[in-house]
Amino acid sequence: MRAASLKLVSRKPYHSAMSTRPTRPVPTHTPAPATPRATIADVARVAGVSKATVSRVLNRRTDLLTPDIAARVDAAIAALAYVPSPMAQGLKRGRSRLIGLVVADITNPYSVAVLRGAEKACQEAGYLVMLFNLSNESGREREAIEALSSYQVDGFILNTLGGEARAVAEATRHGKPVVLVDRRHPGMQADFVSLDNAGAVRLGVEHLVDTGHQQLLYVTEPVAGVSSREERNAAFHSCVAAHAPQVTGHTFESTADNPQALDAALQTLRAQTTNTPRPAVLCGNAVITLRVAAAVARLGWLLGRDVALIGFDETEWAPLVGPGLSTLAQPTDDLGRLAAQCLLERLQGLVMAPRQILLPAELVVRGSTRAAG
Amino acid sequence: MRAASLKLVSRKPYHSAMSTRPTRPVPTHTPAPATPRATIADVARVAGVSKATVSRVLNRRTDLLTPDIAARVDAAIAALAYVPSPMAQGLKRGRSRLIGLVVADITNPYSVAVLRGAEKACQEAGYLVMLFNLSNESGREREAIEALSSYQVDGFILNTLGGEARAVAEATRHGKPVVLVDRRHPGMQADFVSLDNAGAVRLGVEHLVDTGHQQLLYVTEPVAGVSSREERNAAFHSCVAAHAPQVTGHTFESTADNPQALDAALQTLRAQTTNTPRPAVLCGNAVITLRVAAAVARLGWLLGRDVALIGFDETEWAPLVGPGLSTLAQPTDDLGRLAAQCLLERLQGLVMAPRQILLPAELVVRGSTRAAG
DNA sequence: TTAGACTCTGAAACCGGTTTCAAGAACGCT
DNA sequence: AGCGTTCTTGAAACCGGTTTCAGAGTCTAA
Repeated sequence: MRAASLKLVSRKPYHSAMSTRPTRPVPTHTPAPATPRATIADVARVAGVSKATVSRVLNRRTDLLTPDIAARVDAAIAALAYVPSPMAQGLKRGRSRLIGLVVADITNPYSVAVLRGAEKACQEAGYLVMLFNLSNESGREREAIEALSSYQVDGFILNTLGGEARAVAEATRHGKPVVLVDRRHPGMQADFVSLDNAGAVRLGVEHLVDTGHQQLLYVTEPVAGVSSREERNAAFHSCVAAHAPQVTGHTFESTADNPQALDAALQTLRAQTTNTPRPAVLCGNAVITLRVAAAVARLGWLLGRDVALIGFDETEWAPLVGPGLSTLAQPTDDLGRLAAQCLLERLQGLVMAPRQILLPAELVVRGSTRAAG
Repeated sequence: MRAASLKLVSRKPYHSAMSTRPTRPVPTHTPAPATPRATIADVARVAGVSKATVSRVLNRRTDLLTPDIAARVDAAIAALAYVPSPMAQGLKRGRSRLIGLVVADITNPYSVAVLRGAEKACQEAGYLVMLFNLSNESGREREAIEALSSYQVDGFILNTLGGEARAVAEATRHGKPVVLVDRRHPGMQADFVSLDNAGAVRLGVEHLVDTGHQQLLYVTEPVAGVSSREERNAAFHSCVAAHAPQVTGHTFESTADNPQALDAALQTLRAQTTNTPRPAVLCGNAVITLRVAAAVARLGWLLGRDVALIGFDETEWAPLVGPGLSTLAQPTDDLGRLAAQCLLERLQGLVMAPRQILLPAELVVRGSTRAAG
């Protein structure tokens, strides 16, 4: 209460001796009053019963108990504001009511949306989420799974990079259920929840063709063995082939460190389409959508006039850029929720062969593809 | 030593009446091979030493140990791929190497950015993050803190709604350190990490005034006792007052369910500014930025021509909308990282009075405010 | 009245670690 | 050789719960 009045604004951008090196800071005498948490033994003592009895009350085995005793225990629990320790419970039971969630890149809105849906479903079922963000570093998959599994999480939801298959297989080794999101791992005994990539791409290509576009470019992050990227790319070419020879399509792999290459690819595309109505670009994911939109702005092009564009993933800003950006919307929230539900079902003891759940994308048409011709 | 040879895996998965609804799914025979995790006792047996010795090796007290024994234990650990259980460790030590992170709304990019920075710093220090998302339901603050604290988290990072102060005070009751992010709680003994709200708003207002704008509108979510909103709103009016009477400013509170009111407010603003160069709008946060940008699009206005606009929070799409959107960029990543570092310092035993760390915003000038006149 | 069945409760073992404490070995010293 | 130190190690208690198992009561039937 007292200290609240002093207001110090650290001008120095905060010097920390924190990380890695254990620089022993002055361990002053701790001033905290620190009420320690009540334990089951405290409750037992206050209620005048044994720990076993308290445990039975906690676990709703009241059918075995005298109402009088149960009431006394309940009163003691309330009086002490006792909450059982899930760690201690987990130690004996082998279950922790914890779910490990590995996310490829928390910067990616897709990952966040999945996270959101999954966290919500877990919370509703009384599970808490332990989060591990890979920051796109595929080498850390094993590390993530080991860290999580050391905490005895009851199950995993993995939105991994797909780099190291064995690291992921590790997760199942102790018999913990696993749900894969977005990225497939061939030999894995695990449920799989994802967008129907082929269907989504088909939706986009058909829309472009229907609106009169014939020169298509598919821009993607390096396909490099990532299952979802492979599926989308393959679907693109198979759809284009279905409309050959009028319609042609190419793939361009874009990397973050070389935006000029993307500009050049777009200019080449446009140069080749003197006779046909207009070039069209389909993006492979949200990151690419942003990158292409930026490139279009750099080139001074107008969406829908100089180039048609379909973005992957519906973003809040899609309606705001130029005449509006057409998108293939993923039901991200549902994906996360379903992933969690799959896992929770298995945690309840349900046993069945690994499932695949594919959700459809929805095409949201806006100005960037509307005015064909 | 004798009993160690028989290895019994409990087939029956222990029926608990635990979870809300006991939907008894068919508990088919589990097909998983399920290698149980090695325990410290296993390591001890393989190495031919006692549990205590293994524990000493784990805790790097090798100075107390014969090199020969230490080597044997290390070999056993490697052979069994043994990883100690933090739950069991936490039970005895009272520390869990877990950090509880409460986030007001994971849909909000600000929350996510903080989450990202904090998660990274925690990970680097060997802590794992337990996440609780409030989904903007302020009633759940207490629930969140209780759930997290029952898992014996070592500390809290709270980006709460600020609704129920007592619920937050609960977090400190057991002597666990707490860091508040973005939302202040008056009487709390806790570190506080936030944007320098007053400085940020001043930066925005001065820029608008410098570029010749005199009729200013500040759009915010309902201020309603939320500390950061109050600070920003107060700073707005105090900055405007410093330029009175040439410059005038009003506040408009926008709610999600009534976008028409925002449209009307903008039109009123513009109607009042026949004589002055151009009306200008300053947004109170990222959600508002989006809402105002959408309203401007609905009205058919062009940013920078019909209205000047400064968004709060730098977003990836700010350069793409119209002539580019000027923004007040928060160092969100740093905020999360600093919050985690504050906490980690205290976890190392450092004791000091609660700090306030305020980080400056950066003004990013783009087309929406550039062409004054 | 007593045997048997059934109900309710508590003592103690257990989960997987850490930590205390004491025993035993090795060593130095007179 | 005898004694006191120091060093290394293991047995056992402990953390906070759950679960087994056995014992104490109660009730019914012979």
